Amino acid sequence: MDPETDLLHHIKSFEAQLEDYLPGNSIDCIILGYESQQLKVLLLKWKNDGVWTLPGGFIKKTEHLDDAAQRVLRERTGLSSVFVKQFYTFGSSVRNKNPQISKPLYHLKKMEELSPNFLKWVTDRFITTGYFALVDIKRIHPRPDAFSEVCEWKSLDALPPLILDHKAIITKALDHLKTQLNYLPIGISLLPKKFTMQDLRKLYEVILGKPLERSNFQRKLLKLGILIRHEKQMTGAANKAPYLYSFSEKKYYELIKNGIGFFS
Amino acid sequence: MDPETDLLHHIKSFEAQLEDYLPGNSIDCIILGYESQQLKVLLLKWKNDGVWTLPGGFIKKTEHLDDAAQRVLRERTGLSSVFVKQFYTFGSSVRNKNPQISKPLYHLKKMEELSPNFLKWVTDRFITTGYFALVDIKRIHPRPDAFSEVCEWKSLDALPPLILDHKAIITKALDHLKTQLNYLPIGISLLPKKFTMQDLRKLYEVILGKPLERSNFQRKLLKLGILIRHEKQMTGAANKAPYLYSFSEKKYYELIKNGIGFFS
DNA sequence: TTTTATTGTGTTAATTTGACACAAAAATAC
DNA sequence: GTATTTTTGTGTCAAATTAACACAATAAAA
Repeated sequence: MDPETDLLHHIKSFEAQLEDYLPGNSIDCIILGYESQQLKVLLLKWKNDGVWTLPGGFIKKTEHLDDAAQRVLRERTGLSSVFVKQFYTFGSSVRNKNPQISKPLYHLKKMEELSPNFLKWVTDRFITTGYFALVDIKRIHPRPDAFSEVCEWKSLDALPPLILDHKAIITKALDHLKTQLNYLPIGISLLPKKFTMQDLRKLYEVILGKPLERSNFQRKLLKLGILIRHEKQMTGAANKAPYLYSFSEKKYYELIKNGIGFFS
Repeated sequence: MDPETDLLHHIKSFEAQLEDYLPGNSIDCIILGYESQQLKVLLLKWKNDGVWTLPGGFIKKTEHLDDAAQRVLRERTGLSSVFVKQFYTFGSSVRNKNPQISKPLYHLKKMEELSPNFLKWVTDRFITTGYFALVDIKRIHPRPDAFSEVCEWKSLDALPPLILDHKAIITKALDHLKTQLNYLPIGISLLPKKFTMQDLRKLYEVILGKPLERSNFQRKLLKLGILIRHEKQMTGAANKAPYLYSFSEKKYYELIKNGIGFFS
């Protein structure tokens, strides 16, 4: 099926199901990953218009808000056992009045032709609840949805233009990440199973936005008793090879339950 | 006007305005105060039925979620300049199926008679966003709303039966209070203008649920540089009189912006 | 005047933090 | 093979913080 037909099909199909969804409410997912010493967020690019959005969705009338978020996450990443957490609900009455969606976007024009009903439903005021997820980029295979042509990781340092208040939503998610640092499974969610002490330190440096003293970091982390030391990793570089580590899941989750009380 | 007529009047009047409100969304306020070494929450008791609820309300179509919370807060407490913060959105699809509201409550029976339309609107699934407020009990004069006969402070240690999931909402608010302790204006919001060091310490002991060493607490707090020392308070008790303190507002808010990094 | 309870400040050992030192190790250059 | 480069793992140590207890000062009652 060509993309155009596919889109039209989806508009029609969603319109038929409109009765099954709660009007005026949505969820948006801030799916965060870490790669090349950068935090990245998974974004969708809308067909034809080239504007970017957060992966989001509507809520079925019989569905828990959390389940809607899990559904969207599964649809975009294929993963069902990842860390997800609600962080804020965006309740401005003019969220939908942002110029960037008032532009005659392709989707909306198509909707207007095919289903004014659906258009109204979609462009009305929405209260959206933000969920953020922490995932290991290596484990997932991003998939665009019916309205998008691309689904890919974007560095937080260089975000493309986003519709509505999605930029602000991402900012709020990052605030939450920083203030909740000691209570979130940062390392275990964002890093691969095995990693070096440098990997772990760099990750925290990126999140905190400041350098951390190498030797003290190492000692502190080891003292927490959540790391398991494995074989050395021969990097191929002209220097001493670092050990690989993994987390002891049980001890890790016990620790963050009460807050690591460590990073600040 | 007698209470019955008043209630009927309000049902009718609200029905007429139904169009102005967002269906399916509400806000609930957890208004916390501190008195007699206890944390207390402001609750409403419904007319005739005696069930208790959190003060909450609906959202006008042109109103920001935050403004709806401020409105409810002002209506119940008369205060408009208090600390309020959104903390969580409760999105279960069966929140409204709790047995305690399925009982043929007086309000609902009246609504059924007067306005089946309104009844459906009210008993449908609702997504509610919780806000919590921290107030000085001495400064406020609780006012019941049209559906309630009582509005009063209840100790968190002895909550009456609450409708729906309101008990769970309070629990979640307290979780938030504990984990965000270092970022919230606890002392300045909950205590009167002037207080003793013991008052302040007891407050934190109640919230943390554990004793804090007296002399170390005093030294630490003074070292933060947010307290202003005033005259002594002659308590009338047979012992040395404690100093009274107040907060330097400017320094206080500067400090909690980055987290006191103190209480754990 | 003595007693009692609580306050403000002192003291000290234990622990944590931050900054830097240095030998060991893996690969490269010669 | 030997010297060189770079990063790692651990060592050291002064400064700061924390936790626990000591004690004189003081307001009111006995």
